[in-house]
Amino acid sequence: MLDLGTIDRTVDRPPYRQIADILRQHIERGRLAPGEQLPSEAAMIDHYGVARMTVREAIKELRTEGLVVAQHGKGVFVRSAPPVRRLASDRFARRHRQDGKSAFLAEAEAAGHVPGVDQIRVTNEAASAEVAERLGLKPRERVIVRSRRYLADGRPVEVATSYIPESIAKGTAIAEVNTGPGGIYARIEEAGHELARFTEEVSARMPSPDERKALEIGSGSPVLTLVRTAFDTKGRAVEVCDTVKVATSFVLEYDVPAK
Amino acid sequence: MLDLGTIDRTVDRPPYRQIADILRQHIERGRLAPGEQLPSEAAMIDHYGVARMTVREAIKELRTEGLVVAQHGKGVFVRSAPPVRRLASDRFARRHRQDGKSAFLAEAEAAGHVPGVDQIRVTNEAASAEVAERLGLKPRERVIVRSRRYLADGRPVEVATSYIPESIAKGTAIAEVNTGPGGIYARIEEAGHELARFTEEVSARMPSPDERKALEIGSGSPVLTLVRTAFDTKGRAVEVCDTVKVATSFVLEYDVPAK
DNA sequence: TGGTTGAACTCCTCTAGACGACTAGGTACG
DNA sequence: CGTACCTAGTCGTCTAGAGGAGTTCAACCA
Repeated sequence: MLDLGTIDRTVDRPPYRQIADILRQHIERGRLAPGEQLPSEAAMIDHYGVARMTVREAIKELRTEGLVVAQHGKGVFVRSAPPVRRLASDRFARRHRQDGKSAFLAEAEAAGHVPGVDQIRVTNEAASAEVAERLGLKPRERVIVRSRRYLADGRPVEVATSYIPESIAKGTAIAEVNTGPGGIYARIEEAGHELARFTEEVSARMPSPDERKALEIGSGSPVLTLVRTAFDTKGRAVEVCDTVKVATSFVLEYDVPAK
Repeated sequence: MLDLGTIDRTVDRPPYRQIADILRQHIERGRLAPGEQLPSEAAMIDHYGVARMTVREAIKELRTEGLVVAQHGKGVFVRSAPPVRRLASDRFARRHRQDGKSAFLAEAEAAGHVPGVDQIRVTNEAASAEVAERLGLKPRERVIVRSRRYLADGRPVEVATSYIPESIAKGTAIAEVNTGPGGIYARIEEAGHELARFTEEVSARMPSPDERKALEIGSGSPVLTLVRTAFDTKGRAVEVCDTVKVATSFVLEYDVPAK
């Protein structure tokens, strides 16, 4: 049985924080394992002799830290760590495309996950100021916008939106829902734009409500944002891809020369 | 005057969420500017005709989203976006060291910030399993551990801990609090280890209570974690640096060849 | 002038209780 | 046997109120 300890009313730290501290320790030290259920609110009310809201404040703290998730009608459970996936910086290298797989598919399969893609939407829009800037286009020039959601083992792990200049996509399968073997990078190269390099801009923040829904995460989980720009051998930007990933599911690896 | 709207008791969405939605919109559309004060709890209680806890739930929601910060005795304010700093992947290139500045100092000054370092602690410890693994050491071999906190314009922005094999640091200023011009990388190269490349592993998560305190952020702000390993021209790992950054203050830039 | 006090305002924490909604398991009925 | 219902247990939301503590500023006093 779990040792819930006691709270000390004389000390400076408020009771709800003390309770959160106790539970947090149990989780961090593994005495409350991932997936395991926390004591119910009622049990903690009895044990600590506090009001309902006090216990709920403690649980809320752990929820915003992303340590636990509450399930209405069932209980509060220690978050089960999703599989962490390491993304190497060469994941877009041409050799990974040669057997006809897109980067995500190849990488996820190699890591032993069942990959999936859904919610694919393809539109033709006027470029926003930021996208035009990154692609070196005139404002309002038209771009193909491809957005989709990626799944690993059936769980959503990232949503991504790509922007490709219409001038490059014209006459290719890029504007189709199904882009064919090797994905859009294969099509871009077939269109005569040999890929030379990418730049990636990485940041992190809390998700918007829309992103929370798409990624099926609670408000305590941050997201990694990654904006990748692909350049061809002539130095022209041929694609911008804006990706939002569930932060706890990824480690991004980069190799940097010291020069 | 701000239009606080009204809540609709007949609709499915609970009042505290409706209030949060209204405030969130005001913030996102700029009608509540960064640094501006939200209506007080009492004002919102009157306006919406709800109980205290309902208003507080709404504010709590915005706090965990990192949109606002509460100041005891003063009010709740829209979070003023901290200056975002872009870190280029070549920030450790040798040329940035040649005028005797460490990477952080040079980069922050170039970006127009007043850099600072404090809480420097230097110890000599047995390597943990993970550090030994990364440095290619035998378990329990000794390493110099350097931890410090970096400030920009007086505000803490990152904490970092470096691990250098004692065999490399011996006889250098690396084990001193003041490492001299160019920082530890200059000392490592002087010791005969010319730096060839780095690997960086980037991830994001919510901060621990300790990190929250050191970085002076609330529980709604995620952190970026960056583990950098430096290799010399012989392929030997000469340093591991574990960095925790305030996520909203940074954009990391990487350049990736397509190969 | 300069320091202190006090009031008014802010958010922080806690109490005690109510009703609602979701889940799971047992039971009674068809 | 299978379905429908009931019930106990869970978390979700709201109310109404209390005392505490940090901040600000004006009024007061020495």
